[in-house]
Amino acid sequence: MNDKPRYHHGDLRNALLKAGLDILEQDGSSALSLRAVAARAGVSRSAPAYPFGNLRGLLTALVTVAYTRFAAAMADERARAAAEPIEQMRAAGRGYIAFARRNPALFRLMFSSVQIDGDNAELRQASAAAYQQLVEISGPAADHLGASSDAERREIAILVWASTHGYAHLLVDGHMQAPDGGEPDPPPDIARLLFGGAGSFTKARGRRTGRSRS
Amino acid sequence: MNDKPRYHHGDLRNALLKAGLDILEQDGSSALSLRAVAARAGVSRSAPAYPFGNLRGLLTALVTVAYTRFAAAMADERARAAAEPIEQMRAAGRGYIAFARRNPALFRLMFSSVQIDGDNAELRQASAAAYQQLVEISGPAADHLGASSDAERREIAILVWASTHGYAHLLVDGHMQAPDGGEPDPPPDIARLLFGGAGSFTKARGRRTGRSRS
DNA sequence: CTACGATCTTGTCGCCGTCAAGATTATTCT
DNA sequence: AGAATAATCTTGACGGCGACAAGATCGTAG
Repeated sequence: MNDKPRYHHGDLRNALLKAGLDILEQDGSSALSLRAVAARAGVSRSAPAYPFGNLRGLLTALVTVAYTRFAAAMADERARAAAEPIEQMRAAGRGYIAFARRNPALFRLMFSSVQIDGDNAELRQASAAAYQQLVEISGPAADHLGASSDAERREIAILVWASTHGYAHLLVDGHMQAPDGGEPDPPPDIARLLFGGAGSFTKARGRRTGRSRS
Repeated sequence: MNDKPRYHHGDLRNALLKAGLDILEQDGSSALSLRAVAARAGVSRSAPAYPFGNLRGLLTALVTVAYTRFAAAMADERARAAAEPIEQMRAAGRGYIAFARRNPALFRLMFSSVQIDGDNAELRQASAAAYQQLVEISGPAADHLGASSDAERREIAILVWASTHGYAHLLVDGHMQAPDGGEPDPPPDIARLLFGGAGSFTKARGRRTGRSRS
């Protein structure tokens, strides 16, 4: 830790990214500015322009970091879950939502498309790596749920992705909170709803009663 | 149309709201500012402070307008659909997504929670009116899909809401586009996936092959 | 017709992003 | 080694922004 303020910082880019993530976490996105990031990193006010070009570049880089953490959150949950496709899908969903809850400002920034350069190469790579997990998981899970064509697999994948994303978004924006401020509703268990299992409404519809067994 | 610029505008609030909606539609949210709205309405730069207080107040009022249009979009589709619960649910989903596609900037603003005053009374009323439609629809639809308890009804309602919202969000943010820029994937048909029907994968799982047949 | 309150404007301030120019340090070339 | 050159960061300056205070104009009640 050589904190001596020298003219040449040496690791300016990482220092600014860390400052940005700290500001997002502590003070929220409204406090995130090039100047604030620079001040927090202890450099001059327009130092961020050098590695990032402009605000858009900084935000894009922050989102790139976010996607790798996002992928790690899903991978963590998956590693702690059973190997069956359904359990892997549930675990990825838990990771998805856990990341959003732990990093609400960062999560929102990831999907604030206007401010981000979606064509950035590193961002595309990071986000592709994250969504690759969903692709890997949803295929076998869809098969387990009875899909029998690529179109069906794709439709189920979109359902899983959209509902998880939508739930996380609504949760982070406070739309999932009961008016009395209690615990929010849990995310819907798509596997159980689609497949049927103990406690689901399968019986009422005369389906087979195979258990999905969380 | 009396366009005479007088000192007292007379309908400043509505003029500013209209200007704000126009700017959002034509130039996007990055061009939306108190000063830009004022200029577009032909009034002095800090005139918006009078009816709205501050930027937050203006955005909250815009989102309130958006919610009433949002509710109207869902009601429109519902009015043109059959009365059965499943078709009503599908129609509301179409309206939800159609509104998002037609008003992407406004849709994003509706869910940019940081900038909006969620406690505002008029906003709460407008958003409650919109979501009331989802509540009305999802209960009977869930029953049709076989739900047999309030918990199941609630879970299905959340699934429908979250997946529709997530799909609309991903669509608006460009995450639903194929890399080749073709048509995006259509939203998943939850009713068919949950219930089974012609063209679904019911048979592959040995379910009964009854069509949902709205 | 006058006094008062409602409605809008102007003046000012600090923060912001961005660009241009300069200062400082590292690296390469001879 | 020493000089030229490139890389890296700072300082200066500008216009746009939101916010606040003070002022100007207008409707209206008495």
